[in-house]
Amino acid sequence: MRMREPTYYILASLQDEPLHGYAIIKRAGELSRGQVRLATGTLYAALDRLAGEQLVRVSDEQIVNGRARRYYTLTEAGLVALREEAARLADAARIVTEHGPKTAPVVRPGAVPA
Amino acid sequence: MRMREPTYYILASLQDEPLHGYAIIKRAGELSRGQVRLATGTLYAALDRLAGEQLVRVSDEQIVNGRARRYYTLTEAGLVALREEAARLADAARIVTEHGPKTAPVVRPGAVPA
DNA sequence: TTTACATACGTAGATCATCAGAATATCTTG
DNA sequence: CAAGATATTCTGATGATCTACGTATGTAAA
Repeated sequence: MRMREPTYYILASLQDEPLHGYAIIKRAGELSRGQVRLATGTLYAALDRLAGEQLVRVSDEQIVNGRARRYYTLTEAGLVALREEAARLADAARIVTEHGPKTAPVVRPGAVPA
Repeated sequence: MRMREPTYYILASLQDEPLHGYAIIKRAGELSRGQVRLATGTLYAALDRLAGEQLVRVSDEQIVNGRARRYYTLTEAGLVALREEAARLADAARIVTEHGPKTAPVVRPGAVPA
């Protein structure tokens, strides 16, 4: 997890298609089933940072109602970083989810759960 | 990921048995196959914090060579928090690892790229 | 029609976990 | 005997995130 949760979800939100900031917030909410609520302060700061790191790129910039609307695209490097992070997360999850209790409380077939 | 990587690995290190600080550093290294190197500053600060949050507890305190050696145990609450976090990590990983390529940008055979 | 919410971007200030590194001290290994 | 492992503690810095604003328009409800 060199990457923090908000950053990870920002990149994950861009897997399918370029999105603008506000759409990323909504997409992250969907992807996490409401768990992740990106604060705008977090989002725009992160997008600037990620653009600097070349993990995302501004793919389009429109002017809507006199205001910029920037679409962000995941770069190749961004996709690689995202997948590496996903692998790290899966590894981290596994050491707990696949943790065998040290002295096997063997559940025999047909056993009734407590 | 309300929990950061070092914190997660600290709790995960205590799944099997109580360990003292330095042993946690080594165990986290093992569990992550060398990926996670806990800095001592991170570790001891985190242990204090986690003890305050009742996710770990000092289970034994020895004096070895005139220096305290404290063994930390995962509490029930700590185990619950660890497993919840593992589930979150697994969910997060899944949205990337099980990501189907977006609805077929169908390139017909012989099509000329834009 | 006024209220309120959704859309949309941006900034400022604060928090806090983490990182880097040093200090201290003993024991073991080359 | 020097180096590295063992073991804890503290200090200072970094930096991603959070809270909370500010701006502006469109739209649906009261």
